[in-house]
Amino acid sequence: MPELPEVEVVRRGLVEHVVGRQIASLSLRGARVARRHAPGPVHLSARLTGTRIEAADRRGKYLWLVLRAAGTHEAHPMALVVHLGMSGQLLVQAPDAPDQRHLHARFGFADARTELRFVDQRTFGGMALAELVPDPAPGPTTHGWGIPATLAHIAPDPLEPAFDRGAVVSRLRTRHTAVKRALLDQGLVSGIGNIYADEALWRAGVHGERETAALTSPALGRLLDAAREVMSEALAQGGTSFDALYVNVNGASGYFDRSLHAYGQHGRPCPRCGAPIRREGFMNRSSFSCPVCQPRPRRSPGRARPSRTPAPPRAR
DNA sequence: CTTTTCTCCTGTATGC
DNA sequence: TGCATACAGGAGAAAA
Repeated sequence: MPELPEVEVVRRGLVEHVVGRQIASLSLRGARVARRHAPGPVHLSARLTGTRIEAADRRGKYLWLVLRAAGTHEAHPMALVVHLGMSGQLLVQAPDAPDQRHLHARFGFADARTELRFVDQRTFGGMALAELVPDPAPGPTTHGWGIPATLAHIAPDPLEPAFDRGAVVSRLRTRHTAVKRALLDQGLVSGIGNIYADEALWRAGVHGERETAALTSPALGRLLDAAREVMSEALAQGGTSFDALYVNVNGASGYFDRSLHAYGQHGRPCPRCGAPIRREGFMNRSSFSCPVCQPRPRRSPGRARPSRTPAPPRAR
């Protein structure tokens, strides 16, 4: 379940193994992996063939390769946007390595050394071409090549300079929804998935069903800080992994799972107070929290929220 | 406009 | 053993 730290590990692997190389071929197995590429898989393969990989960049859980027609400096670069979904892997492999069971795409290179493969069991991942446009986020950016136009709705993540903590807190204050929903909204702050949302909420001592607008600005700021810290620490340890589904670009699993305090720890003692971690259903998935450190709100936001003044019947 | 629900997919685990 | 069911869950579309 790759979230920001895991995707960043993959990006670094791409920088090491494929940036600077020229794509000689792209073969796609089936149409699903390129379903977000409107012109279709044949077009995608044709456009990538002969391009040089100039860079590998990331915002939140989205990765992209900056590509340019080889041997030219005039042609404006384009981006191949890749999302790993739940189970996507990018593997650097020997060209004669046997096909993986869920192999969807294979990049061959002009140097014919190794190849890059996209393997994805649950097929929520995919790739598509996009134009690069200037980063719309104000302030400093590390995205020197620009941002794929199709990612304009994705907010900066907490680990990039363009992340504006105060602005995110202000937007959160206007939201009438559960705070965990807001953390998972990639248009507010990107990179956070179910795992790091639970870890950040545990660290901040906040129950995910608390209403976002009912939390104070300092509390929301602390929650964002907790999210940034937990993802930063995970990245330092190589990303989180629970099973063999998540593998970094070299094929080695991440190993942050031993450091989780709440997610997946149902029944185990809270590392802070010793109370057994509880598991609750929320948004059709599981949430893990400490019943003592993270007390439930009296009422959950959402449909149970007391309605504002009902619209009076319109006189006529 | 905001917020919530549905849908896509397949391997693994569990229950009867 | 076989079959049904639940679960994992990111994100965009659709609905409310």
